Amino acid sequence: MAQGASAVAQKSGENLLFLTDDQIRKGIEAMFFAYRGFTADPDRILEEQGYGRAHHRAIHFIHRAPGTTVNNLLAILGVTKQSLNRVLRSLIEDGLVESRVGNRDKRERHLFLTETGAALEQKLSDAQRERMRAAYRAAGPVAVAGFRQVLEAMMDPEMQRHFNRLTDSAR
Amino acid sequence: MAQGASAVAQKSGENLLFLTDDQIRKGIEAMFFAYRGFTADPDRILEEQGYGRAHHRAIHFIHRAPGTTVNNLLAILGVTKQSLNRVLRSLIEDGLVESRVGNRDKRERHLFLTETGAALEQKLSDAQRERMRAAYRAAGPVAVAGFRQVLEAMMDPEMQRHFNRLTDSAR
DNA sequence: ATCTTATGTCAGCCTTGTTGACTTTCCAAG
DNA sequence: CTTGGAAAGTCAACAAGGCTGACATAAGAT
Repeated sequence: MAQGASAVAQKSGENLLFLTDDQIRKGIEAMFFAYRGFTADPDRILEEQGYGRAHHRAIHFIHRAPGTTVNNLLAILGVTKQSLNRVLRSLIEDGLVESRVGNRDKRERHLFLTETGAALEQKLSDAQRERMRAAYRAAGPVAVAGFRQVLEAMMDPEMQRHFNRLTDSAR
Repeated sequence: MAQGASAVAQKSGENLLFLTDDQIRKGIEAMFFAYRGFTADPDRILEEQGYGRAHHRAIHFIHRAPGTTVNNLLAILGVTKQSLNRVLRSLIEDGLVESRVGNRDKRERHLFLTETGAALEQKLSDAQRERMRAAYRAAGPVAVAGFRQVLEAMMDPEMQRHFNRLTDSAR
């Protein structure tokens, strides 16, 4: 099983050396190390404010989809409502997020960032984007296109749906 | 600050549209969703065995660098010795990892996977590689090269050092 | 002999995930 | 109009896996 990729590479006329276990292992380790860098800068800012990564995620997606319901956010974040609720409660208490009762369906709560919340979102995403932009610039447009392709192919189908729904609604 | 990329794109003659805030945000969200997929399959296996992601990381890097010391593992994983120790202790108790006192320096402990440990490592990395290989195959070799380039550029320099040290010592 | 390093361990704390049980609100189907 | 069920919130309890601080031990280095 572990040597499956090598067998494939042998059988094919194409150059499938990029599918060897070794190449794939490098990709796995790259993901591990890169994700640490990916979260490092926001993490530092969050710590100053007494928040964690969970708060960042909530803030990010509320910013991206203002007025989203709690249920929708749950589906995107993939956590339990109890986990999300704890985070949302503190954000609402601290005046970073506003929760408005739905018009059509008054059971639903629609979530929005307040000015303060938007300011923190800005600060966090500025930090994260700066590293990302440096990486993009260093790697170049072709590499970036490949980067995105591989990441999309790596997602669970349901997450891919959420991803596309978000990017389709880009301004 | 947030509009910096747009300004850059305007100023330059090159096509720097891939550096816009919008493109970078998509990359950020792709990282988030992809990382979930990246860990999903091993997580399922680990749960069956009563382990977590921390155990997977330890097992992975002990497999990759057999005989590594605790200190080296700490540097790679970027956690405290107390955190790592808790994980290592359970792996040693369960007979997945062996800790041998160093020859040259008897303060050091060199870590190795037992047969049982290697078997779990195999199972975990098979699962993770399968998804990765599917993503690689779907995206193609050029995309994969770009994927790796961007990830490397995203790492903290120290992590990049660890990453390269590992991949240089590939068999 | 003393300093430093590598490791291990105890205690305690925090964040963030989980389950389970229960309530409130309120839309919608009967 | 009643009732079933969905959406949301809350409480309690727990676990994993981070963290700090303090301390012990062994052993290399000075």
